[in-house]
This record gives sequence, structure tokens and C-alpha cells, in this order.
Amino acid sequence: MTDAKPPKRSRRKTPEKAQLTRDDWLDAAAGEIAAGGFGHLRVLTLAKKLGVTRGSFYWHFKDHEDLVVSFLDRWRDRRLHELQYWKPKGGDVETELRQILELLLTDASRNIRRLQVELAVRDFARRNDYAADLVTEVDEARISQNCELYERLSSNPQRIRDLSLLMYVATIGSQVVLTGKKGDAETIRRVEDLMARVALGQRDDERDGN
Amino acid sequence: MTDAKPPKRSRRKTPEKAQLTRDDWLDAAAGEIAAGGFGHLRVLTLAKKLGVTRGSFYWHFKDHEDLVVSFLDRWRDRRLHELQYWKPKGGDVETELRQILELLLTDASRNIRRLQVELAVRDFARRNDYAADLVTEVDEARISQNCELYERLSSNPQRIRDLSLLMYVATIGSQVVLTGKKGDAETIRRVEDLMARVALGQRDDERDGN
DNA sequence: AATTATCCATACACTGGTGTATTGTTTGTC
DNA sequence: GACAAACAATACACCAGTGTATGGATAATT
Repeated sequence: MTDAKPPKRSRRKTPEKAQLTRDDWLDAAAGEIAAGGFGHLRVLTLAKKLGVTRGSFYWHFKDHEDLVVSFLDRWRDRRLHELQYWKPKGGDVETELRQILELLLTDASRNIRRLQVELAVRDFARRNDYAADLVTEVDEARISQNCELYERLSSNPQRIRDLSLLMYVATIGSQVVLTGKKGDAETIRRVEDLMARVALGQRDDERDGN
Repeated sequence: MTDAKPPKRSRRKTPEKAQLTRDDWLDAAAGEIAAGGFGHLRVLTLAKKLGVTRGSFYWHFKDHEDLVVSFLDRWRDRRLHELQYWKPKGGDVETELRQILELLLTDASRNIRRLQVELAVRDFARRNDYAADLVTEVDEARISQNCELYERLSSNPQRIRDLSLLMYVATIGSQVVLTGKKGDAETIRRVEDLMARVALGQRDDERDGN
């Protein structure tokens, strides 16, 4: 029904009063979700933010639930798609590992909004089965992808999976615990470094002291 | 004002229609919060669950916010207080470490409700400054406490802190990612074991394969 | 130029929730 | 037994938010 849309023929772009698209609403929703979670997602607030009334919303979406589901779908698609660009380009294992970890920790801590959205989705998944499935799917994809890296550090399949899982939960945990804290930048850097050494099985620098 | 309560003289306990206390409401609130987060905390629902009307609620609490703040305060007090009982009783470092990890992972995964509440508080803290302060306080206390353990594994203060922090975010991450998943029991066990070996700096069992 | 499709505004009905005021109904105390 | 305090029920006003129906404006198509 809603799929029977025409091929989106040329529309004026950013003249006077630009027409809104479904994606525009989803983008605005991202802001609200990042700030207040799915529980605070209001079409009224959204409309105000976009400078229109709810009449527009109910043109693009069937109802509030439609918005939520659409947002979740887009989120999953993007998270799965971006994994393609995360294949580190050559180099030795340590370099690749540190690239990945920097991407997951230091870089992520700069994209506050993106991080907030992910945490919101994850929280919403605790009480919404559909969201829970998507989160599981994304988690699984990420962990599997990282396995390809850890395969070069071990040949025990079970251990590879466990290591990849441990690294993953550590990154998620870092995001949960350290997001928006004072002076987290330096802390994250050190945790990132420590994780790398752990994964590489490097004996830690105890040269000073014990 | 609400502090001017009499010394709570003896009241009938659990006969026919028991009188409700402030704590009873907070306990019920815990259930709602565990299930739906702070955003779904409704005094109406709470009253229905307790078999009374809202008239009772507004006797015990000033308003909805009062309930939330009281709940958060009690949560923090309990989390800080329980740390006293987590001092592992003697034994070598490895035993103590594994005790702690078992407490934080395997045991925690059985207290689903308690875990849900913690995640809900943590999520609420993202948009509520008061909650954020309490969470930070609890996190800091836990990490500091665990430092006492990791002091026996290193003498580098910085490294002790980092290790304690890493272990902590890994446990939180495990709870976030693995809570309520299929077959998580065995997975958690393995992650727990892997974390212990990481902390101990043990060279991993690569005896089969590479 | 007329028509149609697209997009948004306006107005209304309705629901679910809070908070308050007032009135019961117990229970303890003298 | 009278009285007050503790606790709960009822009824009300009120607000924020959803969803729907309908009409209006503008762009694309013929």
C-alpha cells in the first residue's frame, strides 16, 4: 500500500518551504530518541521541531508505531551496511586491531548522538521484541565480523568467539559507563590501549614496580 | 515536612488488609521500572497493582517526582551498602577474583529483575542529572573497591585503575548485551573465565592448534 | 487550463494520566 | 467511648498526546 509510491519524481529541493520526506521525519526522530529515548518520542514535538503540524506526519506515517518500526528498520540497515566499510585495509594484526578499537571507542565517543541512539535502541529492546531481534542481529553481525580479525590471533574457534565477544561487551560497556562523563577522553584512550594489549596477549608493562 | 513522621509505632503486619508503607510502594515501583523503565512508571498502574487507589499514593508521596527521587535514593543506598558484604573472605588472589567475577556475572544474570532495574536506572541517568550523579557515585565506589583486589596483581597505580575499570565496563557490557538472551548461561560462564585469565595475566590455553 | 496527486493545516473526539480536595474508614490513645 | 491520627476511596478539574476527517494549497501531468 505505502509501497505503491511513484518513483519520487523531481521535487524542489530547499526552496522557500521545502517538502518533508519520510526520511526527514526519521532524522528528526533520531534527535528526539537520542535525547529522551523511545519513550519520549512525540509526533507533536517532532512536528514542532520541523516547523509543520501533525497533518504532515500522518501523511508520511500510518501512526506512531509506524514511525518507531521504520526508525528501527533504518537503524538496523545502516548498522549492518556500515560494517562493509569497517574491513581494515591490510596491515599487521596489531595495526588492524588498534584501528578497530579506535573506531569502536575513541571515534564512537565523539559521535555522541549516534551513541545515544544506539543506547536508546538497546534500552528499548528490553521491552520490545521487534527491537530486541534487530539488536541481536546487529550484535551478532559485529561479533562475527570481528571474529575474522581474532582468527589471526588464535586458532581455537571457541576462543576466537569468546575473545571477540569479550572485546565487544567491553566496548559496549565503555560506551554505557563512560558516555558523557567528565574527562572520559583520556580514560577511553587508556582502556582502548589496555584492551589491545589484552587481545594481543601481550605481557603487560610492569617494568616499573613489582 | 514529610520527615515529621512518628516513630512508626507497631502496626498489624499482613492481617486481612495490610496497610501500605512507603517502602511497599517503592518495591512495587521496582517491578514497574524493571519491566518498562522510568518512563513507564505510572502511579495509577502502581495503585492497581497494590490493590488500592491513588488516594493512598498521594498520602505517602508528594507527587510522581517524589517517588522517583525516593526510589533512586534507596537504590543508591543499597548499592553502596551491599559493597560491604562483597569483600571476599581471604584466599589467594585468583580465588577472590573468580569469586568477584562470579558474583558480577553468573550470579547477576540470575537476578534478572535486579539487573533490569540497574539498566533502567542507568538509562534514566542519560536524561536526568540527579540519577546520573548517583550512577556515577555507585560506579566509582565499585571500581574503587575492586581496585583493592587488583592492587595484588600490579603495583602500578594507573594500571590498577585501568584494569579495574576495564573489568567493570566488561561486566556492565555483558549485562547489557547478554541479558535475557537464549543460552546466555554458558556464554557468560566462558566470558567470566576469560576475564579472570586476562586479569591474572595468564597466557591463554593455545595448547590445541597454533 | 483542468485535473490529479502530493503534502500540510485545522478542528474535533477521545484516551490516559496527574494532582487536589473532600470525605470515609480504620486503628491507636487517653 | 471519645478523639485524633493514619491511611484510603471518590470525584473532580485539567493537560498532553494520539488519531481522524476534512479541507486547502501547491506542484506535476495531460
